[in-house]
Amino acid sequence: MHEVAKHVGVSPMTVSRVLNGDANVKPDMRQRVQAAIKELGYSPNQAARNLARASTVHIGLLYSNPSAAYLNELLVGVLEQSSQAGCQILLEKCGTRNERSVIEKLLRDGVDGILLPPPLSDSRVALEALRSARIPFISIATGRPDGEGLSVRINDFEAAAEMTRLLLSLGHRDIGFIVGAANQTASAQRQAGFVAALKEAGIEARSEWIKQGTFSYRSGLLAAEELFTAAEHPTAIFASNDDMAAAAVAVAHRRQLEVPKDLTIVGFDDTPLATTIWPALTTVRQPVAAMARKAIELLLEEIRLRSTGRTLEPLQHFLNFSLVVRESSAKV
Amino acid sequence: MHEVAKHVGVSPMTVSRVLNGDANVKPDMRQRVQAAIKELGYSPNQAARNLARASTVHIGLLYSNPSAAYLNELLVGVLEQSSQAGCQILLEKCGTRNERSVIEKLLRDGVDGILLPPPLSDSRVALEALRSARIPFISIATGRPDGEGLSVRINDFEAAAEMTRLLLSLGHRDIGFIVGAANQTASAQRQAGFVAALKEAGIEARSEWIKQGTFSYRSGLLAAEELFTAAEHPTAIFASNDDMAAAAVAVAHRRQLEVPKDLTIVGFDDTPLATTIWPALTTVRQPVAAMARKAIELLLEEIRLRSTGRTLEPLQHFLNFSLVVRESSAKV
DNA sequence: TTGCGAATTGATAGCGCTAACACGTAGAAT
DNA sequence: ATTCTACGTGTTAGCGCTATCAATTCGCAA
Repeated sequence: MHEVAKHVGVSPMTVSRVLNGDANVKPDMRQRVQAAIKELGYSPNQAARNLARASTVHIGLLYSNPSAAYLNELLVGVLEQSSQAGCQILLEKCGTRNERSVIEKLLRDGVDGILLPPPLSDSRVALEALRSARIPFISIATGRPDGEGLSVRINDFEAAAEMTRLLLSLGHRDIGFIVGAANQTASAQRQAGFVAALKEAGIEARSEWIKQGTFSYRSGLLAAEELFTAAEHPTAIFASNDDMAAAAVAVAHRRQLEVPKDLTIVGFDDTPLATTIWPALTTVRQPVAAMARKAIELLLEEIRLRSTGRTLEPLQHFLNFSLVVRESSAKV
Repeated sequence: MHEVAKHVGVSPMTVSRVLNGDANVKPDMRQRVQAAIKELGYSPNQAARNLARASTVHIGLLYSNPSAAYLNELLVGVLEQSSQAGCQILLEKCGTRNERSVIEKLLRDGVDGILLPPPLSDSRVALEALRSARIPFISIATGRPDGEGLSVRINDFEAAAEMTRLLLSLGHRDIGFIVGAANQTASAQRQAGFVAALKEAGIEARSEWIKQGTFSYRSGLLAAEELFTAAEHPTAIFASNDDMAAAAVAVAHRRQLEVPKDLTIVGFDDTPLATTIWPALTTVRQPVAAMARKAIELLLEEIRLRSTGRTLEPLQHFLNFSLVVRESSAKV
């Protein structure tokens, strides 16, 4: 840092101010310092920053289900960003009954903010506990039901619509849909996107081809079976996540239907499962690692702001999804 | 720290020495300091330690395949231990062709040691690159083919034998086995354990019921199909990992065989997949998070030691596995 | 022109810990 | 008895950064 300061001909303090985005630095000074930083390839020492600030920011990551297919990629993102930002992560596993007590433990451990991946980000109990504790937190991969607070996610509605359009473009007109868990906001949004895209194409969604699931493999098995029980069955099935799509593939196989020759099946999330099974699933990819990084970034900002008495505006940060076409989809 | 020092009536330096396991501290002094540490609930400030040491230890984690089913839990363990030990983790993804260049990148980035989960820990190229770079590293979940160096793992031989004994105790005598990837040491060990346990029970393994796989779902599909092509087929299938076991379940279903009523199928690893599919797999649980923690611990020790010119003895650290009985296994 | 508050920059003092060396003190070697 | 050595402990001086306040400059109204 001193090198940079000397190079520009100012005191280290000024460099520090530039690094921390302090308001009172002349614009051209800031420019010069930043140029020098880049030129010398300087990067600040997190250990020293934390020490000087006399406190390290601790962020709690509350993860719950083993089916949190996100977890893997989420952790990659968290690990990268946290080591870069120099904050500490406290991992805490949480069941469906003990949200409150786990959150309290995290608070006792002195975390400064909390990361809330699904399905916790849809848990009223968790949300209420966090709100009443007045601790900064951010939802990942879902909006808050109340539309308040901070969240980082993709546009589930638009993603489902996009996937539906892909199915339509392959010539499918009879499309079955397996809905996600009823209590998660993403489920409703994906369903709405599906229905909207059909309508766009002048097709009315058939309610007997829309089956409720819970995001679990088991529920996918049941839903897919139902889809085949009726006299007519669809030529394509769009499941709201990969687990249920994989289950649909299993059901199809058991009924001697080839995927994708006889039946197209697509999923959502692009979890490892999508490429594990055969045929590999066409699915919607969520940039989970990037979401995690962004979430930490925003959370850190909020934590800093709170310590000065202010607070961040409610904010939904959207990242881009993408369609991943693999072997489970084909033309009619 | 000063509090602790005052409490014992010594200088902070002595406390520091106790914390760092310095050799030259009188045993009773060490005891007293440790008692005080516990009593006051003191825990050292990592930021300050790193700053004072004038360098943070950086550990590279080289992960490769998306089928590295371990990754998830591995990351949990890594995250916990690294934040506790105050070292930084550099994640680096690596294909099957570019091990060398990725390792070189890590070295350029100045990592002090490398964590090598499977299947990289069996890659001759990677091993050779690391050895010639003379950088400390540790294999996770596999021993080194050459038996040298550091590794943390379970006893694959014994685990496979245990699982086989379970199958035998359920009355199965005709057991098929799907071998893992030929180039991974764990594959051979699991197979050997299987064969040994059979022999123990006075049963000779039938070579036509031992099929080669590659740990991939796809290979499991093929292997299981072959197992059913023969005139006679086994009443139980032991796959060398969960992906292949899941594939075997799929094949069984396609042939209208109920699992576990008509056929018992068991896996290995206890990855998320084991509980995702239905029926949930009976499998061998590896304590991957604990392995990761232990690996970091050992690696850190080695890094410290190296800086003083010495080096750790070759060491294979074994952790305990356990059998997880779920729905995919039943009596004959 | 003078004065005064706001904006901008600099100087100083640690944050909590550990290297490196300094200083005893007891036992071994002479 | 004297020197030497190793051991056990204390002292000093930062590690790289930021909080805090002091110093300087600037803009602008009186």
